[in-house]
Amino acid sequence: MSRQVLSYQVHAAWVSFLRGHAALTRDLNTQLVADHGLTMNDYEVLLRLSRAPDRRMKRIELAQSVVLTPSGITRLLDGLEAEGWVEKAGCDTDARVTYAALTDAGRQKLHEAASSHLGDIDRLFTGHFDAAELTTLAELLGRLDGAAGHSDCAPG
Amino acid sequence: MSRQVLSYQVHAAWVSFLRGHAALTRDLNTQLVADHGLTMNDYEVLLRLSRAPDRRMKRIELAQSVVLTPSGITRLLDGLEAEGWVEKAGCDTDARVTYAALTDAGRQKLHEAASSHLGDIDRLFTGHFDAAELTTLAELLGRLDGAAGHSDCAPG
DNA sequence: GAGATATACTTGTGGTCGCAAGCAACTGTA
DNA sequence: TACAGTTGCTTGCGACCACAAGTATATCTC
Repeated sequence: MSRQVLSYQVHAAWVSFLRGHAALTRDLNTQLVADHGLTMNDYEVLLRLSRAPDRRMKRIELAQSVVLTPSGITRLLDGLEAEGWVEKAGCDTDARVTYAALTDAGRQKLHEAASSHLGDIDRLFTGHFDAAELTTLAELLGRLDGAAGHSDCAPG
Repeated sequence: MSRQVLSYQVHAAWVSFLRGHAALTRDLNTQLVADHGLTMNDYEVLLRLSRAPDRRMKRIELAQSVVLTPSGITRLLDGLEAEGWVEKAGCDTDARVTYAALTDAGRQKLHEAASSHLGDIDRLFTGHFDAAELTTLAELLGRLDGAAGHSDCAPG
């Protein structure tokens, strides 16, 4: 069967994936922390919240959307809350759930960070790929995601 | 200019990249640790060494090849040395450099871990991509690498 | 050959995050 | 209502890794 035939290609792709991620991530994260005091995950969380209805999400859905564990999200949000960029909000119909809500200060922070961070990302990618390749890449990599996740207060 | 046009695609690709990496890495790493007590980086280091001439590399070249800092490699190799899978070796012509050399036990350990780990990788990829797509993916992602790095004792 | 600079490596410190365990609240069954 | 199981969230702990600083060796310049 084709399992063994694929293996070599799979592994080559995987190693490139790992290396590329490590290199890009380190650069981008360093830059973002230096320029704005935000982790890449901080940034992504602010971004998700800014796009969510009412700019708020259940913590657990937030965790899934950025691929963190529940404990990871707690710690991350601790930081954002301490800075006043995010605040907690309860859920009327289910006392277990807590929403993370983007504050105005958080929106502004995101806005400040966005252009330079997007510029950094752009700079690292643009040299390597043209528009068609980027589309291909986005499509292929998109299949690795699992969760999209909506955000509603419905209990369950 | 095209900068702004690309930005959206770039960011979409980048986010998929981040999510995909986080999801795959967490799974594969958990599996590898559970099955063999090896980190993914441990595994990659053993693999690099096994392919290097004389099965040894300068620590610094090793660090570059797996995208770790010098301190990261020191700590990682500490662990592998403690297990007896890797040992240090001096360099005749440059007293600053230390080689990391794969031991026989290390070769064997790598061998043991290889098939199940490759199987894990394969399983996570094969469902998402066909052979042609894997080739495309490997080619595109390969451009993100920077270092290949040879390994010789020449000072400088 | 003396001093400045660069390179290879290690160690102290701190940040991020996963896992395991725990608590509180919800749901389902009887 | 009572009890078991599930779900959302937090906390203790440990692993991994980057940065900064320090040591030892090598190279370059005069």
